[in-house]
Amino acid sequence: MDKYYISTAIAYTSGKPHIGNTYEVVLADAIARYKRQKGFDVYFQTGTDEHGEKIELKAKEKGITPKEFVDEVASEIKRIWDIMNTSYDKFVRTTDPVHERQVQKIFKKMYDKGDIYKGEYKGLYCTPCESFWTESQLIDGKCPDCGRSVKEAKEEAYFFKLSKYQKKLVEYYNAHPDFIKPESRKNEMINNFIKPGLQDLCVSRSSFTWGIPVDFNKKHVVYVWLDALTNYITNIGYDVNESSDEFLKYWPADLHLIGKDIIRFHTIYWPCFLWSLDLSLPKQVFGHPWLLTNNDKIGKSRGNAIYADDLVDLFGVDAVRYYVLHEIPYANDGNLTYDLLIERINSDLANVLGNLVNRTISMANKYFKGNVTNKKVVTSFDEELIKMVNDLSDKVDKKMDTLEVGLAIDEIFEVLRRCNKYIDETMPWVLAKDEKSNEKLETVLYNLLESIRVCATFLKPFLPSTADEIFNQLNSDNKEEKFTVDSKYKNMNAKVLFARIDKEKKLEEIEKIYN
RNA sequence: CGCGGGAUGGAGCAGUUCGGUAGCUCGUCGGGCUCAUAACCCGAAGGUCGUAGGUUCAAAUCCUACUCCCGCAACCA
Repeated sequence: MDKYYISTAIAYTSGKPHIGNTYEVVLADAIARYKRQKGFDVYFQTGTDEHGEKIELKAKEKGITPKEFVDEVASEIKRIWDIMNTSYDKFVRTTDPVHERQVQKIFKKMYDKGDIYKGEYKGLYCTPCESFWTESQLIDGKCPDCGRSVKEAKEEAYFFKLSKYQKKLVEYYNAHPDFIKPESRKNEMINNFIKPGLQDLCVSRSSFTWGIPVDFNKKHVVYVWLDALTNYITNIGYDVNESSDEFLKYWPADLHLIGKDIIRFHTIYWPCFLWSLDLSLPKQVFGHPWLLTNNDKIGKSRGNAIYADDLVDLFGVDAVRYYVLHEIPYANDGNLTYDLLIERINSDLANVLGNLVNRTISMANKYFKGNVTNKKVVTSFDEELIKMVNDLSDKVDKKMDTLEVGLAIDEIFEVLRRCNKYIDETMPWVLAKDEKSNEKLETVLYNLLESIRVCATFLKPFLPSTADEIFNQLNSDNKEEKFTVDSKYKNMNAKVLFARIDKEKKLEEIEKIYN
């Protein structure tokens, strides 16, 4: 059985994640579930990134220790991941002692190898703020924080020899066209960073203490990105001397799913770190777009933060999953508003899917007391429907192979729409009026039930609980991805899957809650 | 002239590789049907495909210039 290792970026524990941050783990979950269904031995890892100066400061503000602070935020993040019904195999934390120990060993190994060396960090220093700034960060040549003048200063620091791997990186990009997706991100990396020449990376900090100490020089803590990136290997049992069987089995990762803002770290620093450890590179890094609200970046400071758990309370988990998975295109940012969300739920989930399931089972119960088998009376409308159902597998696979999840979902809904049309074409209520067309009617309903069953099978990675509810209503556990001719349907019960939402009323309700 | 992506009916997108009647989903309007969640099915309106030139029998699609939007621009996770 082939393995498939997928990861999300680990979430930075500076605060509660909004729906935009949550989108990533849902996307990863959909892919992981899809791969499992395809028979892969999937390992899906997510978690939290918990070190750094920002967190040290936040904790200080709250008057608690950094560890107390990150414990709280990490559990909140995990809670939200769980609310979203994500099927991660491991939730990792960079404050895990096993990870911390391995990071120290990795740092030491790189140092011994000569890839990390002690040098001097030179920069523009603002003494009152105790901060280094780059030329570009300065405002009118002054400290952007306090507006006072800065001076040249230097301090001891460790550097990683990125420059050593520059040539290898370009060669690797060229030899592996699928390494960075989407394509345009690769160009950004090459033009902005690699072409001008990679400079060695400062991988230690001594201005704050909330981090993993460099074990042979305790004045320094390991740079957060070296700490964070290595989570992908330390948590599956990497060890500089003897890695676990699990590591040997799952590494290299098949897919690092990350936000487009951190592509640089995953496609430049991370490959170089891995090479330094003589490890192979992940097969693909996909920098997904962002989710916006009212076409604006989501952020607490902007006052437009929307949280996944609130949305789930209002609309249910699968509706939220559906929206983010379907509406965020492959390369461009997606937009989320309550208005658009409600429209999607009503038109796709309630009308096309929910109503189809409901009307079909209702007819089966009304005309055949819920017992339907295939009477194989062929009507002229059957062929096209059944062909569509049987083609679905290839179509969904094709879209999923390129991570176009929204389009994969579209393929399924295409078939559901065809089912609704099939009902109008065959007019079961007319067939029901004549005893002679009884077997024809039963065949029509069989075709519908079977088509719905196949669609539910494909929907499962995206809408897990809805798919289960459909199987439950159909009283079937047949997960065959093709139209089967000899199923027996009995004891079905029709319940509303997604209630239509009264948009005006719902918006008023939301208005009341948040204002 | 730092690099790159984009601009298509009210909304969101496809089509641009290899020029040839502008397509999909949603919304709007009209009709049909009644199994169903005012749902479903059919039909219609609505676009000089960012602007201005050029090449061509023919351009959303190729070329040139310009406008606007967005991403990236290294030690900030």
